[in-house]
Amino acid sequence: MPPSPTPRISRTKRLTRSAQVANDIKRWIVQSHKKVGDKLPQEAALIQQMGVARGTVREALAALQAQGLITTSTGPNGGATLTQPPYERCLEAVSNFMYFEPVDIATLYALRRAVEPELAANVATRLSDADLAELDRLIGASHPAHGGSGDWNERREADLVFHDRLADACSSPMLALFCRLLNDIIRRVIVVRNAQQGFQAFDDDVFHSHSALMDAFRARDAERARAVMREHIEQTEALAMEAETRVQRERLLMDS
Amino acid sequence: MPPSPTPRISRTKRLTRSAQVANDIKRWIVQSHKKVGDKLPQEAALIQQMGVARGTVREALAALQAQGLITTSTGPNGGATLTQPPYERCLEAVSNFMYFEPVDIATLYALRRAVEPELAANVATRLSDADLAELDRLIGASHPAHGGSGDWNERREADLVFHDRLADACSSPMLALFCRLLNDIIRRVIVVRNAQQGFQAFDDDVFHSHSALMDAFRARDAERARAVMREHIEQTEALAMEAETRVQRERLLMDS
DNA sequence: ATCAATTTGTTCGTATGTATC
DNA sequence: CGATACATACGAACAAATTGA
Repeated sequence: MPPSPTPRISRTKRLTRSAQVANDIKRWIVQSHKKVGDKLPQEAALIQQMGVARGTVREALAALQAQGLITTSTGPNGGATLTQPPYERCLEAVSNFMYFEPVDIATLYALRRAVEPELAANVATRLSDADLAELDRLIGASHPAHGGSGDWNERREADLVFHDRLADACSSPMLALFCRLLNDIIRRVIVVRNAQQGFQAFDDDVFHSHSALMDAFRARDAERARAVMREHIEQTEALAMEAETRVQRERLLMDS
Repeated sequence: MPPSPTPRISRTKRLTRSAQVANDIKRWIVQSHKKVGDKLPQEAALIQQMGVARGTVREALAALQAQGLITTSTGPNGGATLTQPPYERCLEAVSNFMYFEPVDIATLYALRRAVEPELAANVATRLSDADLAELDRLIGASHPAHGGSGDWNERREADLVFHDRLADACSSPMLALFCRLLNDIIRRVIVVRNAQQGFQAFDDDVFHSHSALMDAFRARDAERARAVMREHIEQTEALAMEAETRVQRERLLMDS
């Protein structure tokens, strides 16, 4: 019998007990100023403190785990530990959201054209020597004449990883998040046909643009990096629109 | 006894049984080309098909429900129904992701400066007369001399809702998603002090810029709308940086 | 390195509430 | 009203994983 300990009216929406427990735990996290790595009370303690059954507590913890806020471990001194929610949770949420929505290539690239120059300007003064070396390696891997794979899709992947690495170096988590989301949506959704025949223009453009970007990065010139990136995305956009592309929505829901 | 119907080795990463069931259901959704409104098999059928316990199936369905992919209803012919995942799931995921990350106002506005002009250009040729009327109403509500509230926070909210309405009219779900996410993060995170004293410059700027936007919208001039919006965000950004603002991260975790 | 204690993970059973037809 | 079928909550037992003596 759920005795409803707080006789709230709650005529609009009834919150389940596990959801209440989950919110209480969240509130406890905020008010206790808990940080990543701190441990939550164990199941037994939560059962006592909240006065609910074990299944209810576990359901609440499962909700927090599904949001990526905690991980749990077994054994003595085990239990739930606060963690930084992984990027994959955001990607999953956005992928689910977009699955039933129409996706078109033009606006995806329009968005890239808006945010990627900002990313280039952000990282221009922040890239370490190791970062620059890794980017150089990826540039090579994206062109067949400079050590890249013979498979067009693998070269395309190296191109996208180049942009992912820039996002990794970004000082703004939100800007990095948007750029990575765009990269992954493009990765999952866009399929380019006729990849083999006569598409070396794509390889050449990527190689040339990325190399120009590296020059701006090494000069620590944020504004030049921004301009080069804008031009790069515009060219890529034009080539993508010109090629026979199609949207493959199915992959959005998978790989969770 | 877990009979493990598919004797997969899975040495790399052990997935919980409920997660496997959730993925199997997702795969079934994709392969069956299910659309919003279609019904999933009932619990009893899933228990039989998957060969797992009731609790496991319920946990898997709870995961899909947490992702907003299904809603469940009771009664005869009840069960799980496919739904369009709500925007709130994306906001929740991004909010959780950002909670432990540093948030600064400058880069949030830099992002707005990148995407909002794109939004303005997108909707310029799409706004209906009803949309334009609603936007006019919100412009009035955002200025104390044109019917707006005396409370500074309420006027600020009208300003943000104006931008939300533009996102609602956007033809690109991804662009709309980014703009709404930015609006909500700004809504939750940024607190402006000294709101009462001498900040009519903010009201005036918003009123003037939004009005200029409406002119461009009525003229169906996408490029002018883009330019006006860019200038608007830049001015707002400058005013926000000038004011005594601070970041209140706590609200990111709450209101789930 | 083995073994025992601890803690979470999984499954089952049961009862009751609740919405739908 | 009443039958159906899901929703929620509790309790118990056992399995699995981890830690530490």
